[in-house]
Amino acid sequence: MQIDIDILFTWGAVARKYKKNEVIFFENESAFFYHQVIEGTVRMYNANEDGKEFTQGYFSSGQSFGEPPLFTDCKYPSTASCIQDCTILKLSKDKFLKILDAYPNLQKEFLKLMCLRILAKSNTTKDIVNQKPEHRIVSFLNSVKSKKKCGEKLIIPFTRQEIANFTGLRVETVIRSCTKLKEEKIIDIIDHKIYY
Amino acid sequence: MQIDIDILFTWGAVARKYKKNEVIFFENESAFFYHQVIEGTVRMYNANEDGKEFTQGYFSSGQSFGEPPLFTDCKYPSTASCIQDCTILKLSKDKFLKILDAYPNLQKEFLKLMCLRILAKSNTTKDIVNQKPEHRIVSFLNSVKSKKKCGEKLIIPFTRQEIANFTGLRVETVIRSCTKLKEEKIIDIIDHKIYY
DNA sequence: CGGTTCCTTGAGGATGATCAACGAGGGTGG
DNA sequence: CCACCCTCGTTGATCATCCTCAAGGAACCG
Repeated sequence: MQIDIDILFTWGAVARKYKKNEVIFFENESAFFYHQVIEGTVRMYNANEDGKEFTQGYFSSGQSFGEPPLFTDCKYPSTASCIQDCTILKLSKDKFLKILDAYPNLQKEFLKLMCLRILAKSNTTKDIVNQKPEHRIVSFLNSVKSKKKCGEKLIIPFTRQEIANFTGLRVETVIRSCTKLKEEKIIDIIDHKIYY
Repeated sequence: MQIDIDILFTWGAVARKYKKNEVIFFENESAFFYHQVIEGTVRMYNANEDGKEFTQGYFSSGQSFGEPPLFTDCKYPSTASCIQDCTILKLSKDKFLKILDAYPNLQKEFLKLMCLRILAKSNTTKDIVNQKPEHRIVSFLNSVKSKKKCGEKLIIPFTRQEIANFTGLRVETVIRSCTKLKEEKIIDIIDHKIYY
């Protein structure tokens, strides 16, 4: 959970509903609002001219997203859109910054959150650059698993295409790599679903 | 400039000299110190089992590096080593955190810095995943140039190998791509040096 | 001048992308 | 209940691209 919802409402935040696939903000736009997910899941991604997409991250209930441009006056590095119908809490940039001044602990929390993002991105980049498709997929699966802190095999709630978008591979490559990973007993595939 | 050097010394920071190629900390080590470069240049990178290296960033005089693990209790995501003889200011983690409490503005500065790092890393990942070698190199050149805020053509102070390590390509690919970029008049190559 | 380090080129090969086609399952409406 | 449409998964064949390996040249420095 990021900022307490009651605090946000007190400061004038507004909950807005978005339809599935609706865009919340586009890459290269200026940032005017702090965003926090109340319900649904948001995806941040970059698309290149061929239409190939790279997913920077998913954000769901309780998580904030798109914060860095609020602190730096830069443009959004990626587009954010809803993969389901969503309810998003929006608070204007200046009020958001005032909240941070009013609650110093919150600022610390954000600092910590931004650091975690950096660490995650460092890992992602490292894995994508250095490794073979199977390694990339395993790294992705690890990052999914680490969020769930589950010791046992876990069903991976992503389609092959979604995994492809996270890892920068193509669907077919993901499928073929997963087949290999199954043969190597690293993952299970039961009824087309991936367990890791 | 990050933290004022006098403040750091007042709080017990120590300047340590490192030789060229000496490692300051290794990937996956725990973090005990805040580091700030006084002189020289530090490189953060990841190496994979084949010995191929990916450069996460360079840090030189006045810049701090390796901060995220200080705020999050995670391990270092990359190795830091000196590409020249360096003088590095070191301050223990707990004292560093106390300084931040004592100077709230500093905390804000770090928050901003971390956000800039996120934005930079988002861009890097996007470019590496989506684009052809020439695009990757141009993105890299742009990032170099943006730091120098220079409108005119600028000499790029990196070897082909260094560019390869930043972009995740191989030296030969960098060389061949640069030849093409020269033909397309995007860069100049004079006396083996790249101008952009 | 000998030893580095860096740059360059060519040939060949591996690998992931691309293209095309099909199958399986789930939901919807007639 | 069946026909249809989606979305998702799967497979094979072919292709383009970048990597690999090997060799040699240029620049720099003590």
